[in-house]
Amino acid sequence: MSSDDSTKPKDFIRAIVAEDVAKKKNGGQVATRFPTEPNGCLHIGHAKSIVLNFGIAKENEGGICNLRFDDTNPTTEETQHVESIVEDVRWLGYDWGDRIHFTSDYFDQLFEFAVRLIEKGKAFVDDQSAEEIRANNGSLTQPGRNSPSRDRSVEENLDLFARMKAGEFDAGRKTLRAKIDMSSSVLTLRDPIMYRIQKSHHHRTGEDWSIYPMYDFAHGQSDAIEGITHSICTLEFQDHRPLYDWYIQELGLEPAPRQIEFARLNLTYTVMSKRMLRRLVDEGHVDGWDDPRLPTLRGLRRRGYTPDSIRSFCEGIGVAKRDNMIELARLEHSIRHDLNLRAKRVMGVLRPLKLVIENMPEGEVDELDAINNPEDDSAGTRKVPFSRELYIERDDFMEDPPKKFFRLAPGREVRLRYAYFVTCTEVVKDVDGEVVELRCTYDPATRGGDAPDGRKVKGTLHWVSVHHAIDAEVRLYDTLFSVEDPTRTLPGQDFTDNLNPSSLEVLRKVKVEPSMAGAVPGSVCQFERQGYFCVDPDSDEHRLVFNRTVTLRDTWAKVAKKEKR
RNA sequence: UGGGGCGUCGCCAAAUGGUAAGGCAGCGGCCUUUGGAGCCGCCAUUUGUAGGUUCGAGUCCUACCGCCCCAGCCA
Repeated sequence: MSSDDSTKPKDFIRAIVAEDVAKKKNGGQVATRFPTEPNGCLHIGHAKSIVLNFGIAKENEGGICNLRFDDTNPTTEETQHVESIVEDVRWLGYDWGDRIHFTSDYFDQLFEFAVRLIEKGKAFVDDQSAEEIRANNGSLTQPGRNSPSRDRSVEENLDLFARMKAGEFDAGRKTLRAKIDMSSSVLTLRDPIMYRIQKSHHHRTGEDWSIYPMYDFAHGQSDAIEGITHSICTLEFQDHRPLYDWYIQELGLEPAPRQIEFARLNLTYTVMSKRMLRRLVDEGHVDGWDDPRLPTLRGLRRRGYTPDSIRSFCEGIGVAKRDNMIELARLEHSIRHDLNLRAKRVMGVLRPLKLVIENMPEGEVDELDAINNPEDDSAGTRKVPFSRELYIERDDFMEDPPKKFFRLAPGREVRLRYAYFVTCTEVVKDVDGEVVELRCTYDPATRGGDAPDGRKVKGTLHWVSVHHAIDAEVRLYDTLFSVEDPTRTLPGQDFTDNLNPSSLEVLRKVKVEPSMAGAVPGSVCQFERQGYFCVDPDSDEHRLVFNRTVTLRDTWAKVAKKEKR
């Protein structure tokens, strides 16, 4: 039964960690962190990183994972984002104990680190303007030029840096730069800026500082301060690793944390950059950060995705260094798999078509037993009222059906789920020829759905009793974009040109079975034969609103599509 | 173009010189009171290309091709 599979690292990062632990590096300890800038909303790409970092900590004895906010740029960061991020990571199912940290907690120490580098002659205050710095930075193929300020004395640098801190200079007038190599082919090493002057309000330190460290100068040192052993980030930071290591080494920080990079998540039919997500929200293409069409954690939650499904998705896609684009189908698979096991089955008719059973007396109500979840006996059964007038799905009737259509048609007999066999005897149309009602007869001997004479029926339909049904609104979602990679655009266009104009369809005349009365926001169910749905927070005691999380797999749709061709 | 990375099935992804896992998707079939779920089977003679080393190469060497990232006082 047991095997060694569980001890086998699943990806290259876990392999590195396992190797370090085996070598007793860092005393065999493992400490990771999930870092983020509090300037936006978490999305499923962040979830990949969260699951990775917290997962590695959990898998190693005594391992820890800190939550860290990289709040080094006061102009873009806000407390409200901190709160929303904390909530999202918790919702995903992770706990960091009391280890919630802010880079701003380390501002004093970082300042001291900077002074130390100045004293070593490894940093200098630069008088150049942003334009001059850019102009002297060279290009991909051309080396840069040394700043005229580069050879200032240690004393002068110390004095200037102290005055920068004291707020004596206006924003942009001076920077503190590391003295490395302006001709390096690694652009990050061309005397990188360590501190810039910025006189804006910081969400935690207020007006205490007029200088703020750059990410590169802050991140590795923060890792070292927290005792992080493995600092996992995305591929675009690969070029920063030499600088990360340079600061740690020049400052003699031990044990040295190790930066490891992996490929970020890309998902088809959506975008994952903060910038683009923000535009979608700001320009009103979606209805807020929690719009169910967004790949944000809040959007996915409102859509009905469970933390379990997101975690198993992230664990399933793997971690590697090659660029990837995961098919949406894979995410959908993980939520279907999860909800199949836990969602209560219920009948709801999205586009109602009236069906009258002529041989059933008016006013008679038959209470039938229905199974709540065939995957889970403990979910039990419920009663569903059946009567002379019912609604069935419009799509479940065709006047002139193709060969493989198993549902209702004139003269044809089908089963109404958990109820009776019915046969269509007459089709009622309005003046435009639109089918408005079906007349049927039922076979009382088939109560529950089986014929005592053993006769079989091809199709089983969901239904709802006209006089017992509850009204509901249903929001059907399609992909937000109509192409797999919305960032790939034609000349002169941008990603919003790839938006799917029909990503949202609202159905306002939905009829659901009475057992749904009082359903609470956030609760999930399966409308049989249609998909998984969850109750939207827009619901109240007078209004029931459902979001379709995902459809059921639909082989009929495939057959129908094939026949059309 | 200088530098840093990456190329294994439609999409992910294992394989650490010993004869190409697995998942998703797809395709058949079984079963079915959800055209759901479940079950069974099929799905890379070949790892970007071309050479080379070796008894043996996805793994090592050479050359080429392709894709991604870097020229913020963003992270």
